[in-house]
Amino acid sequence: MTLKELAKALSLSPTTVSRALNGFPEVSEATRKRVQAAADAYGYRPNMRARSLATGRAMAIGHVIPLASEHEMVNPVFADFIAGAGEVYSKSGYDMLISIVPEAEQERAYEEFKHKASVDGIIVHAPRSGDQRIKLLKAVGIPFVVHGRASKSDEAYSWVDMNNLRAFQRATNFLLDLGHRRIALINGLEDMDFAIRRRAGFEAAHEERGITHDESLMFSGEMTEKFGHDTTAALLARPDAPTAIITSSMIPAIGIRRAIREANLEMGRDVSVIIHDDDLSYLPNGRDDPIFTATRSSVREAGRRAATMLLDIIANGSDTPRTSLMEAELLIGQSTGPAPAHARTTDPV
Amino acid sequence: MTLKELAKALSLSPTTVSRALNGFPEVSEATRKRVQAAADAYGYRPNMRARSLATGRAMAIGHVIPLASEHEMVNPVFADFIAGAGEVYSKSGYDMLISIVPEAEQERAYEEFKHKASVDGIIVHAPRSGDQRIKLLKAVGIPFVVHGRASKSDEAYSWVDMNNLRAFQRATNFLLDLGHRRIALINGLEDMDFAIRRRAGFEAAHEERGITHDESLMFSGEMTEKFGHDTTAALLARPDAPTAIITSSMIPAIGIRRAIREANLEMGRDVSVIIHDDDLSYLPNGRDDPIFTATRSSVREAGRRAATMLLDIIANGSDTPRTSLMEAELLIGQSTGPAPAHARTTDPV
DNA sequence: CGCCTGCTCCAAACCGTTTTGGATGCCTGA
DNA sequence: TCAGGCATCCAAAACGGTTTGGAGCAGGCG
Repeated sequence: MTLKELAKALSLSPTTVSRALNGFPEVSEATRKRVQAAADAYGYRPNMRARSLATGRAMAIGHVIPLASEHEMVNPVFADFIAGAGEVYSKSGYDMLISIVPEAEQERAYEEFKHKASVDGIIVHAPRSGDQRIKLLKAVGIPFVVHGRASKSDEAYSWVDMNNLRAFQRATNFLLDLGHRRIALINGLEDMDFAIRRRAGFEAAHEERGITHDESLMFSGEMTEKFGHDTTAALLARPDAPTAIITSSMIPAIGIRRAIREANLEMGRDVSVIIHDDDLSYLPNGRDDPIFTATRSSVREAGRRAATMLLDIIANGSDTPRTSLMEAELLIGQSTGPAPAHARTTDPV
Repeated sequence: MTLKELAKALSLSPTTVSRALNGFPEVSEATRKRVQAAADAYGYRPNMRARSLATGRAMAIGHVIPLASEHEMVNPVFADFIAGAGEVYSKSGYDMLISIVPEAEQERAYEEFKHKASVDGIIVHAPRSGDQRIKLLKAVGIPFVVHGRASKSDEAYSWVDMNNLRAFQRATNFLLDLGHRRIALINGLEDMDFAIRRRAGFEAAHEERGITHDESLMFSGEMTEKFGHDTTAALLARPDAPTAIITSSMIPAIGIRRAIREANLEMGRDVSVIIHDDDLSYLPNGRDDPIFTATRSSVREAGRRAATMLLDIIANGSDTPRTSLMEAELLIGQSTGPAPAHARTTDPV
């Protein structure tokens, strides 16, 4: 059933039917109702491609998610972020177009999106420190919102981000308050912007109190269970083992917990662990009593916000870049406790 | 730069330019080269919406992934499945359209896909036992491939699935061979087709040997870490605790491991654990020496196969439904071992 | 009465491609 | 010489909507 057929069935012109269905004022309320009723009866749905061609709006948002070519790793937070964004899109009648593109072909992907006119806007995932994509997208001239920030970029652009620095600063302070002095950081890959900021927060907390942080306690790698486990196992074998560990996500934390148990130590008593929890739906940290003490910020909520922001930019034009900084909450779980006495005494506070 | 402009710049008709670019024989090799060169120089890319409208093909595949409304759970395997499918699409110039739809609105989503003409085919995720979507999609008349199967459906349709029954049968047999007689099954939600088949495999292995399986050792729930942990903790507290556990995924297995440790038992010695491993990129079980003994089947590979199959159906018409059954490999890790002696002696073999 | 305004509606152009159905000119063979 | 065939190109009609620029008609006002 096309609009023309519907018009013929109603003995009306396509113009009138189109206006009636799209709520323009130039059509009487009586005929509008008649048209609407007929449309419902016939189950008429406008062909999006035709409409897009006529209006110039694609009614779709593109997500290009980078595939780190070496390890073929798909970032586990994408699923939840996209679920959040998807909620918003479907409420506004937008579609979500996803391309999974190897790091090297990203540029081409954005230009194709633009030229093929298949999307009205783009969400940029996983920005690196001096990400060149932002410059590219500005040049291409397509509305976009970045999930995260690109530290070294001097361009102005719209973003939604979690306050990574503040979260890790608070987490570190929490441990310092508990008397811990040797704290390890098991961070994500530090070419990612978020990892850089987290490290900065970790260092800032130390500096605030004039405590020098030990560079040999800071690690960066892909956030797998194995990375958490192996790093922790090595740490605990050292004579100067840390009494606390901060890590970037639930997944390495599981490995950390395993290594602690294997060393016959108890998490929360012998070694404190604090994580950042993206509140992933399939890896819950426990709502009521969290397993891990954690800084929590829902990545799904970030998806909602980024989508809302982008749709708003598309609708109202982007006079000036918008930004949204989400604060993480600190949840006290069972994985942290005061620094063991022996550690405190041997430490020159 | 539109095709018309390009044609004008070349002093050719749009027809000729279109034919030249699309490799039709009615254009001389000389002009074809000239057109191609100009297209490259101007960076011309055809507008997909216009092309779609003219050809009737959307060059896009729809994935509608159900959102279990109650818990807002996003199945963690989607990310990897979609990564696999995405690889195939981008090679063939297809886009991937994703809608995340609450269980209740699935029907509407499919019909919209069809009527809005925004996709050429659909991948159906997470089929339930008597899934009504298959009938619906056949009625709508849109090519589709199911990831998994719908057990009770008598319709014929195309699918890609892992041999869930066989995998769990083998896993169970492996444990039975090791002397285990009380084996627990910590399964996914048993309205999902895959969970039903896994249970069937578990039961079949027992029946083969005339061993009655204890219904009180079989559990079904959402596959979270907590579910694995709590179920195992309760099991191990029983006087007739099982000596082995089979579970559906890496995530509950992590909880199982935690509960075993908390009971001061050792995994692989006191309690054997065997999992199904979807080979998720962000939750690797270890390539060379797996942590868990596991039946492994890459869900990313399943994504590739489903996408390839669907594109083939779209291109060559679906005379008869295609199917592809993937066998899981059994990898021996550190989480299994012979049944403890005390268990073996008390058990009437 | 004539003119203007406002309310409804419509014919036709347009969006950027593909595709149909020729048109043109050249070459070949009878 | 002329019909027929072939190679090459093009004008115009799709595809299914939206949008522009009126047209027709009624009522209000001077």
